Amino acid sequence: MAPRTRAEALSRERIVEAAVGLLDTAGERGLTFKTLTERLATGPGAIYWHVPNKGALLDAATASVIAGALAVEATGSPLREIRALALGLFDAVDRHPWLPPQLAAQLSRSPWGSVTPRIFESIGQRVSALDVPETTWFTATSALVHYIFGAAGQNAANSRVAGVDRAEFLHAAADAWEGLDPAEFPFLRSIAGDARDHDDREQFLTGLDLILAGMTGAGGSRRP
Amino acid sequence: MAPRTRAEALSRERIVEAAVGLLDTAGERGLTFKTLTERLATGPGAIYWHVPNKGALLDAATASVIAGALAVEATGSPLREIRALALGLFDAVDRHPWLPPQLAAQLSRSPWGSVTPRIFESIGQRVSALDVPETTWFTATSALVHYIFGAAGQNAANSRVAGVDRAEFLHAAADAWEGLDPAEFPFLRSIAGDARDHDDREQFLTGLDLILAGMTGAGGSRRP
DNA sequence: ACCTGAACACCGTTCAAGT
DNA sequence: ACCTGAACACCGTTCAAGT
Repeated sequence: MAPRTRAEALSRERIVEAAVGLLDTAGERGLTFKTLTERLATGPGAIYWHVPNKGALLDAATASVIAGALAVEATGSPLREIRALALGLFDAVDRHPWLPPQLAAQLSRSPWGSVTPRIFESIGQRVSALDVPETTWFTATSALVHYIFGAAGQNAANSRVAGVDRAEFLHAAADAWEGLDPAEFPFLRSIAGDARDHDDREQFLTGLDLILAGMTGAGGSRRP
Repeated sequence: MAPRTRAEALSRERIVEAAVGLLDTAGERGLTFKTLTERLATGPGAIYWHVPNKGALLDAATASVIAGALAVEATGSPLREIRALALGLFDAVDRHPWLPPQLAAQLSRSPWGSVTPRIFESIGQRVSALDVPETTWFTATSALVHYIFGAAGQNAANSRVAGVDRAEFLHAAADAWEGLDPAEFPFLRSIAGDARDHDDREQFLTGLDLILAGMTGAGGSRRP
C-alpha cells in the first residue's frame, strides 16, 4: 500500500499548478518561494527536491498553459484552424497576462527551449497546408506567431490597468491621445476616436487576416 | 562659478548611460545597484536622488535606446521609411538584446507608457501615408510593431547563445529539428534544411514585406 | 541641493538533519 | 525517497546624517 501522508503529497504538477495560480492572481512579482511554500504548506527545500530552480518553474508554468491553448480540433480548413489557434492563444494571454513577458524572457535565456518549437509547429503545420510557396513558410509562421503574442500582450495589458475596467481605460487613453501635441503625434490623434469603442478580439482577428492576406494573396513579390 | 567636484557630477543621464552599458554587457541580471554604484563610484542613495526606483531606470534606459532607432530621414516614400525604421529597430534589438523582454514587462506595468506611443506614432505616420483604408491604420500599425519586436527578439536571442556563433547555432538548431519525432514535428523537420543557411536580416525584411503586402494589396476583405 | 553609507525587509538557494 | 527549516549571499529601498 502506498504511504499517504496527511496532506496531498507534493509533486511537480502540484507545484506548477500552484505557481500558475499565484501568477494569475498576483502577477509575476506575486510568485515567490514564500508565497509558494505558504500555499503548499511546506518549506523551500521540498520544492527544490521537485524543481531545479525558479526559472525552470516559470518555464514549466508557461509550457503547461501554452499546451492547453494549442489543442484545437481538425476542421479540414487550415485557415480556420489558424484563426482558432490564434484566438485560443489570445484568450490564454488574457487569462494569464504574465505569459508574454515570460515568453520573451525565456526566449533570451534559451531561444529554442521547449515551448517555442511547439508554438511554431502548431501554426506552421497549418501555414504549410495553405497555398503558399514553401520558401515563405517559416517567415509567414514567424510573422503570425509574433503578431499573436505581441497583440495579445498589448490587449491583456490594456485590460488590466489597476482600478479601471477596459472600456473606461480605452476612453481615458483616447482622451490622452487627443490631448497630445498635434505636431509630434498626428497619427495617434487621428486614431484616438476609433480607439474609444472597438472590440479587442475583432480588432485582433482583423490584424490576423491582414497578415494572412499578405501570405495567400499578393504574397511572394518582394519590394512591390 | 559652478562648483566642480573631483569626479564627473552625477546626473540622470550619466546614470541611464551606465545602466545601458551594464545591460548591454551583462544582461538584465547584470544591472544591480551594486554594479551600478561601483561603475559610478557612489552609493545607492545618490542614485535614488536622481531616479525614483529601478523600474523607472529601466524605462529610461529603454526610452533612450528606442529614441535613437526611431530617427530616420524623410525620403518621400513611406514604404521605404517603414523598412528603414524596421531595420533600425532590428539592429537596435541586436545591440541591446534586453530590449524585448523589457518592453514586454513595461507594457504590463503601464500599457501606454512613454515608449509605446512613440513607436506606434513613428510607424503609424508612414502607414497612414500608404494607400490603405483609414479603418485599418491602427490594426496594420499594430501588426507591424509586434512583428518587428517579436522577430527581432527571436533573432537577437538566437545570436547570443552562450559559447557559439550564429552560424554554428543555426546548424545545431537545424540538426536538432531534423532529429525530432516526425509524427509530432513534421513542420519543423521540413524547414530545418532552409534554416541552416539563411540571412537573418533578409528573412526579417521578407516577413515585413509579407505584412505590407497584406495591407496594400489584398487588404480590406475579411475572411477571404 | 546633492551625496554618504549603514540598516532593513525580502528574495532565491543550499544543506545538514530528519523520517 | 522525500521533506524540514535554519542559514547564506544578495538585492532594492530607506533615511538620518553630512556637505
